[in-house]
Amino acid sequence: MKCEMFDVLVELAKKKTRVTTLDMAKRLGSSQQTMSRKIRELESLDLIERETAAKGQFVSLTDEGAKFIRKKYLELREIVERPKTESIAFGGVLVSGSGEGRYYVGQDEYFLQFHEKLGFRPFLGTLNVRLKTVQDVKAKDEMENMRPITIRGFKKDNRAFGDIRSYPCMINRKARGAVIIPERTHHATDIVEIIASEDLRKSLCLKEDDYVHVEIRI
Amino acid sequence: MKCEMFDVLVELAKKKTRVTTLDMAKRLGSSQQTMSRKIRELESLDLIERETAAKGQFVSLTDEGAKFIRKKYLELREIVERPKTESIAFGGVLVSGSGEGRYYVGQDEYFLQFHEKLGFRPFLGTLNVRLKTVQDVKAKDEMENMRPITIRGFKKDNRAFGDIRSYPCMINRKARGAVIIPERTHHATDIVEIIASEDLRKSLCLKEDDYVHVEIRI
DNA sequence: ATTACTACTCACCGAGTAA
DNA sequence: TTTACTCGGTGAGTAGTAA
Repeated sequence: MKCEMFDVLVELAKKKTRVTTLDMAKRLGSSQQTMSRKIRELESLDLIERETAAKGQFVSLTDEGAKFIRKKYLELREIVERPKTESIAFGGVLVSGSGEGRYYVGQDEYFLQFHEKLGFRPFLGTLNVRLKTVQDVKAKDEMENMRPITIRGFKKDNRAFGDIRSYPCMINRKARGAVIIPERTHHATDIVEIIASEDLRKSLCLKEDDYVHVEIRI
Repeated sequence: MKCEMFDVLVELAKKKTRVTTLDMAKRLGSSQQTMSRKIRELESLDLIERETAAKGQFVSLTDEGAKFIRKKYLELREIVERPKTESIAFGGVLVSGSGEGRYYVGQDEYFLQFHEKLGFRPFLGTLNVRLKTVQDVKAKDEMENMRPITIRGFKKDNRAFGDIRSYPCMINRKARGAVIIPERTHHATDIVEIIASEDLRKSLCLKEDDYVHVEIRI
């Protein structure tokens, strides 16, 4: 990445005050002329104050310049010192699907990818969970901002099957499975579809309207 | 300052993973096309990994990208959390000057500026101190990296008098004065010249070869 | 809706050089 | 030495548009 304005500001802030354009150019891999211009630009932006002398120039940050650097620093701190492990969880009630899920999961092209990429052969049927609260929907949206395991779409019989995004998860803290979200979803945004290697209705003794808890594994 | 490459990387790092080029463009005040190109550039620099989907793209930092941000963060921390007050001090022995100092300080144009900018009317004579150790010379060089109070040069009688840099200081922890360094210095780099409102030789009872301590007020 | 290609303009870079 | 000007070549930004 080439020498950017901000790099120049930072380099000036590092050095106490006295700099030469040539020295700055060498440090930042640029030319003396460009440094001269960039330093003058920073001055016209009121980020630095300067006084040219016979041997170089005296540069100091203005309050605004210091504030600017501090702002960037806090921004980076936010990123670097961000807690690594957060867990995303939401829940809702079991609703009956249209049988569509079973149809899609049953497509060989999808099925094989589920096995390869998720590590299990899905049961031919999906669990449809309707989210009830805004917190739950928010958590689901946050999940969607994460990088999914993408199941590739395909064409067959003159029909297009789109990509499916999948997110490995725990259901009711007991069973492993995955939330799946078709790229061109037919569902309203408050319903999520879940697959697993087993028939979750049976193995977790779930029936219509029962509460289902979903936790995304990060 | 316009949108730079690093800003794009930081913005991508802030967002967890899912972004669109248009959204990024709005955030950073740029165009969708430029964002598209910049994100692809970051990918080709191996700073991010990405996967484009129908609705936007999933972007995540590579190890190298995270390392890059961390490096910048540490750089800024160094600046922002740098201790504010350091003191610069050095010392040497009193040597006799050539009377040159008296001549220069006596020039009205300089004299008036000393009074205005340093706050005292200098005694017509300078104290010449020869630095003995490399530490002392280093401390003096550090002083020269600070922003001086600049006494402007002038032309008179067909002669050019150059700028003089001055640094307010304490002499022997007792008297206030200033180190002065002519822009075109005649001295070797191990000699500093000091002025004060009084005759320091008298008021501090100094004689040839006596040790003189100089502390710069920051 | 999205990404990203092409074409075009404009601004930036830096060699040469003045002060 | 140093800063900073001019100016020609080039790289960056973006409108239009395809996919």
